[in-house]
Amino acid sequence: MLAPERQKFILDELAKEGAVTVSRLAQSLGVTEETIRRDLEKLEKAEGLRRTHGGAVPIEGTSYELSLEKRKATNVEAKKKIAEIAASYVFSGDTIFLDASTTTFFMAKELKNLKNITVITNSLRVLAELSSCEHIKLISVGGIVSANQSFVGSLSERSIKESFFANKMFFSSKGVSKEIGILESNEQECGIKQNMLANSECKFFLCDSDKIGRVSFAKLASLADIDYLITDKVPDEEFVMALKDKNVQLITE
Amino acid sequence: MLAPERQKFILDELAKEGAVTVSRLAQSLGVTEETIRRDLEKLEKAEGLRRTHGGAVPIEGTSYELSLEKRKATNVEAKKKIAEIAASYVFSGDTIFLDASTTTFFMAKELKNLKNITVITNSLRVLAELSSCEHIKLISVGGIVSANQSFVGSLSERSIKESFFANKMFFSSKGVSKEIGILESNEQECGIKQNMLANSECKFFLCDSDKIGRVSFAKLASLADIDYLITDKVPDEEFVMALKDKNVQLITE
DNA sequence: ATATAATGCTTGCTCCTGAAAGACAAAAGT
DNA sequence: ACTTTTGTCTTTCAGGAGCAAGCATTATAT
Repeated sequence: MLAPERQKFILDELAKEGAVTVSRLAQSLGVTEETIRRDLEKLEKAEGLRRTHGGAVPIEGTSYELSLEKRKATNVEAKKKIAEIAASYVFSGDTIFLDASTTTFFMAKELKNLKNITVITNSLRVLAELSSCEHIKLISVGGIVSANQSFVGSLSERSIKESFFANKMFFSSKGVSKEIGILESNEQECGIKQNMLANSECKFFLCDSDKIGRVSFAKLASLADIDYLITDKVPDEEFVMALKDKNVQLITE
Repeated sequence: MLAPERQKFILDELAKEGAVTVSRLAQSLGVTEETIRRDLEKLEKAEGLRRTHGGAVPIEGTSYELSLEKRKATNVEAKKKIAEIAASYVFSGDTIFLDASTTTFFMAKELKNLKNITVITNSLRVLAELSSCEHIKLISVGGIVSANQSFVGSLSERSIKESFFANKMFFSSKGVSKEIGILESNEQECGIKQNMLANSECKFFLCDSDKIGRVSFAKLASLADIDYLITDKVPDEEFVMALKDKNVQLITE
């Protein structure tokens, strides 16, 4: 592999992941860490990135793609952790819904090595992530592509309602409160998720701790509608009680 | 093999793979590395590529996306030219179908700067390419994701048939013959394209010269069904006559 | 047949990569 | 707060792969 190829790969990885480590790059590219460091050195000089201990991060304020990612990328570590936990609840033979959220995108990465599963999604990013996996049956709802990189609109909703059923659903939202339930700020996404909920047996709500207690304007579902809530740390006691009361199982590990 | 042939091969390979090495080229072309280096030198002067140690990579800004997924595309230069011509037939206000082919993917890149157009496609790669364009209304058919990075299956066909209509359609196929018409090797893609054809007013068939005379097993449409055939160079006279006979307008520039 | 261009070959040189050793920084234990 | 430990970084060097240049050879054209 040629040096510029490698460097391009590094920039790609950086844009995709938000950060890269020397050791991981060395492993994925099959060269020594010294070579990676030299590449990073060059790229830093060319203003392509900023080096850090152990790896590199993007230059501040670069590609809009990144800023878009970054905007959504609050609480990334928590989301990755939740995604990992959620993925461990997917087994061979499952048919699952994934909505269009950052957390389910991370989850898709974790699912890549599973075999004999069917994934139905309205997320362009999940599709792109899983489309190369031969052993995963991947189904997309159609519809209008939103700014959110997802398919929305009446066609999407209708196709879910009429054509797709899953035994598990994994989704996220803007917020959740113990009084109101699960809240969303985007009506279109809300419609999609409601249709998915209606057609799935077992519902997993992926909710990083920042979102607990946060209220948004549209109600997506009530707590009683879901079966599991996966989050990154144990919420306050009142919230835990509310979950127990609504028969929602809390998963934090 | 003549020098210009070799150089065309090199550019093709470059576009296909994202990078080329001197040693591999020398082997595939059956010449020494010196000859390859001289070719690369010329091509670099002509701004066709950038040389590096051990090989060459594309000029910055071109086909960056290709390095991500290796494709088996052939005749890349011709396809890009055809894509460019095709894009010049799209105007503000149009609603167009794009199928899932390499040529329409290149075409999508050319469409990025247009405003007020609606694109309906079953190609994941076209979607990914255009999803960041705020000023393009982008619609996806749903369905099963095929190995071809496209949506296929009955759901796709039904959603096209029932929900989508366009004033122009741009598509490609595996081959075309003056006796039989337009041929496809993939039944699923074939079904999608036929449904798109049925729901569009003006049909543009994008056909690089390699495909003329090539026969495949499934008939997609007859020549009389299309309105325009866009290709990279004027075909042989018999084929041109056949087009004229079927009232198909030939576009080569 | 001769001139011109293209290709192949050889030589010395350059650049890239990987390995090793020491410097440095961050994290953890005392 | 200090030291230890661990991991990362820089520097240096050597081997090897790739390269430019000049010349010999072959192909092509006039």
